[in-house]
Amino acid sequence: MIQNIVCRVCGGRSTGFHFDVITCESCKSFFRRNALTNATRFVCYLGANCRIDLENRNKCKKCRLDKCFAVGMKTNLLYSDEQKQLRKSIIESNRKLKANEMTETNDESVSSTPSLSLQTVNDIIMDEMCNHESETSSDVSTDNSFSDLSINKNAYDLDLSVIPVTKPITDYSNQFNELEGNKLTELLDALKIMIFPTATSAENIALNSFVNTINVIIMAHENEIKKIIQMSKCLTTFNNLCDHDQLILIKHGAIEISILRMICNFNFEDKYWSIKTNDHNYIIKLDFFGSAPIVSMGLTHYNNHKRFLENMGLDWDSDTLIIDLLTAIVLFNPNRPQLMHKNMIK
Amino acid sequence: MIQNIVCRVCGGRSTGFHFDVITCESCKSFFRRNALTNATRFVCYLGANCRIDLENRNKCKKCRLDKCFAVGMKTNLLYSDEQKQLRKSIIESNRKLKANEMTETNDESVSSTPSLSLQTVNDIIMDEMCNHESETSSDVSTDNSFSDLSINKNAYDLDLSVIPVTKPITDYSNQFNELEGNKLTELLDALKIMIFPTATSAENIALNSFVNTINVIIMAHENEIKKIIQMSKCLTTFNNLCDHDQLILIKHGAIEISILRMICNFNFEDKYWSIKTNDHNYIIKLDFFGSAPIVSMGLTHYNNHKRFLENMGLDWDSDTLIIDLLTAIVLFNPNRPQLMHKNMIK
DNA sequence: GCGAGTTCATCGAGTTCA
DNA sequence: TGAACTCGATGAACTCGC
Ligand SMILES: [Zn+2]
Ligand SMILES: [Zn+2]
Ligand SMILES: [Zn+2]
Ligand SMILES: [Zn+2]
Repeated sequence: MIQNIVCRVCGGRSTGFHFDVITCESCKSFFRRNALTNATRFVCYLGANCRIDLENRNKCKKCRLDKCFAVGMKTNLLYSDEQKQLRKSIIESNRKLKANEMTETNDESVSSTPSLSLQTVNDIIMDEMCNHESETSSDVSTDNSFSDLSINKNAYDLDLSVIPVTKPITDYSNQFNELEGNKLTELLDALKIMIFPTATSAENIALNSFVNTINVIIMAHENEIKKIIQMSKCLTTFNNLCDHDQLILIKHGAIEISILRMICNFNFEDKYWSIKTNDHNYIIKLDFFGSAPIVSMGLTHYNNHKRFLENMGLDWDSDTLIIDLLTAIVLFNPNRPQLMHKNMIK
Repeated sequence: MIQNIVCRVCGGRSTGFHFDVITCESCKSFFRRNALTNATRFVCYLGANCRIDLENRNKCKKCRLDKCFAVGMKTNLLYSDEQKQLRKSIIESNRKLKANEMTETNDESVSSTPSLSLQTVNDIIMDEMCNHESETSSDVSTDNSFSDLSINKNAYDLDLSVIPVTKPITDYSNQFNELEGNKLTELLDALKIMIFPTATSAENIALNSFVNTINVIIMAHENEIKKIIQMSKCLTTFNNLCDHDQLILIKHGAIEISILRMICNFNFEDKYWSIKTNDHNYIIKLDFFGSAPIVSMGLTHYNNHKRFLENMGLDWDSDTLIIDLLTAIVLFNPNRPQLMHKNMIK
């Protein structure tokens, strides 16, 4: 019908429904700009009865706006300031994410373990959160001394107990039997996926807004978790687990590993992480986590993690092997709750 | 066509439509100046039939104005005095807005407290962060037992010490001398700016993604901080401070106050904040801050703040006066670092 | 794809000043 | 007087989450 083509306000060419009425672009913009702020301010100097058509729609704002309402345009479909603001920051977040997804693109995807394909990593994080909330059952907090000591403290403990063992075997060749050796080789190959890009000539970006900083951090962890999933799938030992156990291990381990491995990007001298993407190095200072907005989010692990970093700084002469082994140990933590088959690795 | 390039009045070079007719700049100005005021005053001494062209358009005003009307120029497109006035004030207020929100370039021109114009609140937050980083000088952490006990714990301490004093004066009228009474009235008036919208019929939104939740929190604090700045500027006590001290107080106090006042939106039964905007209630559970992604950001204040909330839940029978007074106390904290004139308030 | 918002070149009012 | 401005309003052509 002609009604579907013509603006119900001015008779111009319509471009679909706008605020619940078929209108043209200009009447849409006009309504968005004036419906809330100027509804009462316009005055008609011609008897409040002006005909509104393509030619004279701009002659009398009062009558144009009146006609907008008369044909049924609705102000409740306008975004509030808060909604605009929120939408803006969501778009901002997505921008950051996409900018960094360019690296991926590999892997034929599809196939196996649909439970681990995990659509967006966002959802993993959310899952993890929800899981954490339901602390009624015997789970993370109680099982694993998580509630007070935190992931980071936990990693710290692991670190101390493990280093004496791993240090002597830097020439990992024949101290294990053949099966173990193969698995170790496989592990180290798989972990190559996770190698951080080395220092590039990319420009350093000092993050200058709180929101941006948070987004970069989230983005970095999300990307890291994707890589962890990818890496895990390369391990036969991991693939041999049932789907359920794989999911459990990933869900509980991914974020911890991600945090752990961030140490590779930590500059111990000047105390900052350098998050490398294709074309930028984002600088995130350790102090960021001591700033007021973060304080407002509560939580008790800043100091523990700081201490962990300091200790690691001493022991860890950039030997990625240690980190790689810690990664595996965290991943295959047999104490994860709800694990069906508790099989030990290595 | 030539008609689109040539002034319909004098044949000069046109610059588009003016008062509904394609004319040159000079005929436009001529019409604006004379159409209303001099329409009847001009007289032609040459038969009222002068040819109007580029050369002789100034020879006879009467005939020029007549031609203007003849080609269709319309006086109703001239602004009335009222419209001019309106336009002026709109431009004026836009100027003020821009001066207040413009990026950097602070100071110069404008006038009063340019340092508090504070472009975007985002930057304030970042400033706050940066300031917090430079912990080398005697500042927040050491000055105020912030580093371990946190802002929130601090507020908690304040709370305990203050309530006994403030409780008895709920009828704040004549326990102070007049000056103090005036200041208190002024304070409470200013704080009205900060009243949270009361429960509306707006729909409740349960946030379903981590990023969205963070964004809502940031948005809420940003808006709150804007209001705090606005509120502070209404206080003569605050305005009497030098610009530098005003800035310091705001920088250190704004976020703390924002966090503090969030308690007004806290549901103590079900343990969630309800962030109200014009048309939505965003629900943020206390547990959110105990979730893994937040854990990954470190920091040691979740439990303290939780405890603070629990204690306040007991004492605070929704008496906003207490919160209001705490707001002032936090704002005028004399222990802020780098404060030039340490003057006590109240 | 739809329908929110966003962007930006352009228009046409008034304003300034030599 | 008129050339050269300022600036809000407009609307075609976008972006982007859902
Ligand atoms: Zn229309
Ligand atoms: Zn009208
Ligand atoms: Zn002319
Ligand atoms: Zn004449």
